[in-house]
Amino acid sequence: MTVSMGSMSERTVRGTLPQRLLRLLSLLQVRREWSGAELTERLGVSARTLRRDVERLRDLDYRVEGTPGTAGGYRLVSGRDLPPLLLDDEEAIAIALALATATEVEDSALRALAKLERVLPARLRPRLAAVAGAASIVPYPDTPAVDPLVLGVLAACRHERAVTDFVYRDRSGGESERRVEPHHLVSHGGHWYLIAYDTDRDDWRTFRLDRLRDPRPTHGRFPLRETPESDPATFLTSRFAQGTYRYTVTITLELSAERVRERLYGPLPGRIEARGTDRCEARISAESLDLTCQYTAALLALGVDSAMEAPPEVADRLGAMAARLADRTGSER
Amino acid sequence: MTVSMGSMSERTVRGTLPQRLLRLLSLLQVRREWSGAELTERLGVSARTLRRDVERLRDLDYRVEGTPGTAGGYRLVSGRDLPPLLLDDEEAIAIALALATATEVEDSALRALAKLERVLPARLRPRLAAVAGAASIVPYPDTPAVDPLVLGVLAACRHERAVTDFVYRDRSGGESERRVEPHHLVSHGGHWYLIAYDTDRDDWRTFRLDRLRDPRPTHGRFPLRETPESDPATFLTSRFAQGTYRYTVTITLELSAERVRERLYGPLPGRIEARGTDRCEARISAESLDLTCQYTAALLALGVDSAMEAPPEVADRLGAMAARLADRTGSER
DNA sequence: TCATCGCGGCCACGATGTGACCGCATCGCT
DNA sequence: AGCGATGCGGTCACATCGTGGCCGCGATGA
Repeated sequence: MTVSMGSMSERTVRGTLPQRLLRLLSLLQVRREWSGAELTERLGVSARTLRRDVERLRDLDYRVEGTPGTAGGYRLVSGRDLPPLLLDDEEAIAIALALATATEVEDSALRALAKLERVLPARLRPRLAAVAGAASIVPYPDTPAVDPLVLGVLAACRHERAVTDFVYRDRSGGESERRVEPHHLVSHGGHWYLIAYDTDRDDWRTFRLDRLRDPRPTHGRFPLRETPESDPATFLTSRFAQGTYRYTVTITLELSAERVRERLYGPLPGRIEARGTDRCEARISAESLDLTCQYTAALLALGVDSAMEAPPEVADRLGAMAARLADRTGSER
Repeated sequence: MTVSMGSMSERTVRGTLPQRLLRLLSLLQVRREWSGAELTERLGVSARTLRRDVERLRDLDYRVEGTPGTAGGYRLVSGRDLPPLLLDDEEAIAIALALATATEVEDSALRALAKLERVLPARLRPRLAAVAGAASIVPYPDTPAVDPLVLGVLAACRHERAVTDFVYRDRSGGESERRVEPHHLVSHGGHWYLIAYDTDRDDWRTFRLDRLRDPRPTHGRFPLRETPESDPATFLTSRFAQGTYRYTVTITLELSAERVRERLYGPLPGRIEARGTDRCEARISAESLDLTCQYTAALLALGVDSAMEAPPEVADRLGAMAARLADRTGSER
C-alpha cells in the first residue's frame, strides 16, 4: 500500500497524515526549537500544510508555540494533556531499566512497564536483558538482576487478573512449571517478589523474580482473593521471618524501630522489629559474610546496641575489628 | 472547529482520524485484549471503520493481532518499531521519578527525561516535585531530592548545547544567578552534579542539582569545550578531593582498590584510591556523624585495614563500639 | 527600514475517510 | 457436525478532508 512512487527525494516518503503528525510530534520532542523550513523539508510537505499540521496538533490539545520573525520557529511546550511519547530505542531501554530498578515502586510504575513491555520491539529484548544483567551494580551489589520484561509481563498479568504460567527455579536449582494467580509485586531489599496464589498447590506462595522464567498469561481470569495478611509487605516480611540464610545476626537496640530506620543509611538485608517503645531488635541474615559483617558493623556504629547474637565467623571478624580499634585508640591518638 | 453536534452519545466525540488512531493505540496499550465491539463503541465508529483503523495501524508498522472466533479480539504485540507511548498522569510521573532516581544513568535516560519534561502538563509538575521530595528515602536517606524537572531541563539544555541560566544556592545559603555551558550531568553517591563551564567566571564549576533552582535555556549556543579531565566522573572525583565535609575519615586498606570496591556493599560517600597493587586508601567525608561512622565501620568490617585517621567524635563512637564488642566476646560467647 | 518568518483566509482540485453492503475464514460452543 | 460470533477484506457511493498555491497581516531582528 501507499505506493507513492515518484520523487522519493532525500528521506521523506510523504506518508499518511497520521504518520506525518506523529513524525512532526517526534521531531518536536527531540529538539526544543525547529524552524518551519527544517520541518517542511523533513516532512516533505509545503509550508502551508506544515502550518495546518501544527494547527492540527494544537486542536489535539498539544501546545505548539510559534515565534515569528527572523529567528522564529516552532516549539512544543507542556500543555493540558500529555502527548504520546515518541521514544527511540535507547530511551525505551533506559526507561524500562529505570522502572525495573526503581527503589520506590508504585502501581503506576508497574503499569507503565507493562505498557512498554507490550510494545517493545523484539530486537530490543535481548539488549534490554543484557543491560539489565550488567546493571545489577546498585544498590545491592550481589543482587541478581531481574529482567524488566519479566516484571512487565507479570505486572500486566496482575493488572488484568490473568492466570499466569511460568518456570520457577527453587533454591535447590530444580525447575518446575507453575500456574498462579498473581496478586502483588513487591520490591524488597533489592529483590523483586511475586505474591501469588498457586492454584496447583492451593496456597499462597512468594516467588523471587530472578528465579522466575518465561511468564505467560493464560486465558483464564481470576477473582480477587483475600491475602493472608492485608498488606503485601507485611505478608512478605512474615515469610522472611521463616527464611534463614547462612549468616544470621540478631542485635537488640535501645532505640525505637522508627528512629533506627531513620538514622540508618541504606536498606538492610533483614528486618527491624519493635520491642517496646524505645527498644527494637534487628535481624540481619545473608549468604555473604562480608555483607553480614558490614551491615552489622553499621548497626553497631549507631552506638545504641545492648545485646548481640552472632555466628562465630561474624563474631571473630568483628572481634578482630574491635581489637584493631582498641590498639589504635591507644597508639594513634 | 470540529463541531459535530448531534449524537454526542456516551463518551465518544468522534474526533479526527489521527486523534482516533491515537485513542485506539492508547486503548490497546492499556489492556491486552479488546473485542471489536468494545472498540467500536469507545471510538464511536462502525465496525468496518475500526477494521480500517486497525489496518492503518498495521500500515504504520505497529503489529496489531486479531483473532477470529467467538472469543476473538484485537491485541497489540511488539512489532518492528516502538509505537508512541500513551501514558496517563500517574505513569508519566512514575517514569520521570524512576529516571531521576535511577542509579545507573546513561545519556539515553537523560534524553528521555528531557523529552518528558518538555511535554509534562503543568498541572502535574507540582505533584511530581512533591512525590520526588517524599521519595528521597532511597538509596541514601539524607539525600536531598533532586527535582526531576530540573534534571530534565538541564539534560535538554546540555543536549542542545544551550547556554543556561539558573539560580544557585551555595553552601553558605546565599543565592546567585549563574550563566553556564552545561557539559555533563553525573550522578554520584546519591547526588546529582552538573559539570559546566561558568562563562561569568571563565572556569569550570560543579553544581549540585539539589541546590540549583529554576534553570532556563537561553538562546545562546556553545561549542564543545575540552574538559580538564577527559572523564566527567574523574573530574568530579578530583573536585571532591578538594571539598571536605564536617567529618572526614581516612583508612588504609591492605587490599587492592578493585577488590575493596567489589567486596563493599553499596556506594561510599567518599573515594577509594589505589596505593600500590595491594593497598589502597579510603577517604570518607560527610556532614552526618551517623553516616560517617556507619560507613567507616562497614569498611573496617572488611578486616583489611592497617591504619586509620578519624576526628575525635568518630573515634569515640567507634571506640565505644569496640569496647562493647570486647565486653561481649568475653561474656556472651 | 526591510527581509524573514509565522499566521490564517480563500480557492480549486484531488485524495481519502466512511458506512453499508457482501461473501469468506476461523474459532468455540452446543 | 453445525451454528453463531467474530475478524477480514472487497466494492460502491457519497461526503469530507487534505493539499498546494495564492494572498495580506503582524511580529521580530538585523
